[in-house]
Amino acid sequence: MATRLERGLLQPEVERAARKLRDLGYKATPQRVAIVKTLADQPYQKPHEIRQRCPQVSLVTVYRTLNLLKELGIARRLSPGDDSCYELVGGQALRFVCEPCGRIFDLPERTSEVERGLLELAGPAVEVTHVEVYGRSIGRCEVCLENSDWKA
Amino acid sequence: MATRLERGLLQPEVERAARKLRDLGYKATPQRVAIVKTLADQPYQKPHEIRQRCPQVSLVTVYRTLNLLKELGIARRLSPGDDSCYELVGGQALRFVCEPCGRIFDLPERTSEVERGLLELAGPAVEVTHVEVYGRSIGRCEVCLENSDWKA
DNA sequence: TTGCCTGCAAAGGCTTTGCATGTAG
DNA sequence: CTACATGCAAAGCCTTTGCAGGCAA
Repeated sequence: MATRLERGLLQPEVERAARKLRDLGYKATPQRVAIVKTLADQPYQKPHEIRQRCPQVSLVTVYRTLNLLKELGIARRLSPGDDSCYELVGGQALRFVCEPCGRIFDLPERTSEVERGLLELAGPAVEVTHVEVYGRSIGRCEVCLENSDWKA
Repeated sequence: MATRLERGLLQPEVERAARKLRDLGYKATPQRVAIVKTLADQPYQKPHEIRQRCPQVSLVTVYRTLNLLKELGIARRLSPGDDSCYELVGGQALRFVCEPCGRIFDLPERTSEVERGLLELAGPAVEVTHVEVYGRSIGRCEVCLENSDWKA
């Protein structure tokens, strides 16, 4: 059970995830809630990073929870670079991955047009959950780090 | 050195990769050529699968070669499911990943329109190498396996 | 109380590294 | 011939699993 202070900080997505857990017969334990909160606070986190932000949760539980959240459709697993990272479903669904540096950039929201086109291509019996555009900045890797104008 | 028979089967992309290796000061060894040929024959292969197709190459060399090809821009690493797999750069650049089953489907080539839109979104200083659309078929996982009409 | 959940320790699997030998250029 | 590449064995990491104790309902 979360403390009163913690409850005050809960974002809607966290409450939604907790409810979904309970509705599906799973317990919304403090560890699970903490992990969801971390993901709600920041996407694209690796298991190790999540564990750092949730010192009270063991790494084993982080892994087990992430797998559970993934199976239940609460979170999804990304593999942009060579590592695995996780984010809550429902967030940004279109992103750019810089291949040289592995960094992830959210692309502008105004993408319904493109997404509609992609959905057409993917076929009628398909529901698009997210899109990853891979590429590289024209310059060196440092360039895309500094030159983050096009990030937002 | 490849035998005459092997040379006869070499696709242009394989020769190109071998030349690129030599131009950059690396040796086009039989092992490396075999791996490139395997990738040219079929994309999205895991290290273990490549090794199976190249019994004369040790798994260690498969890993080292894949890393080299990746660094040189000859191949790229994908991580659609939970596994890593590789393909030659220059092939199909737009694909659909079925999240439930992890299968990869090439999307139709006629995508210049969509890709142009994506490039716009990604920003001017960016070169798009490939795009991955993640989603799920409306039905169960089996459905998307059977119902592969929209694959081509 | 009962069954699910957590944590520790250990196992498992994939990937990388050290070193001696082999070989492409 | 020489430097780079390969293969074996072993180490390293990340991730999963077995089991005993703990906690929510």
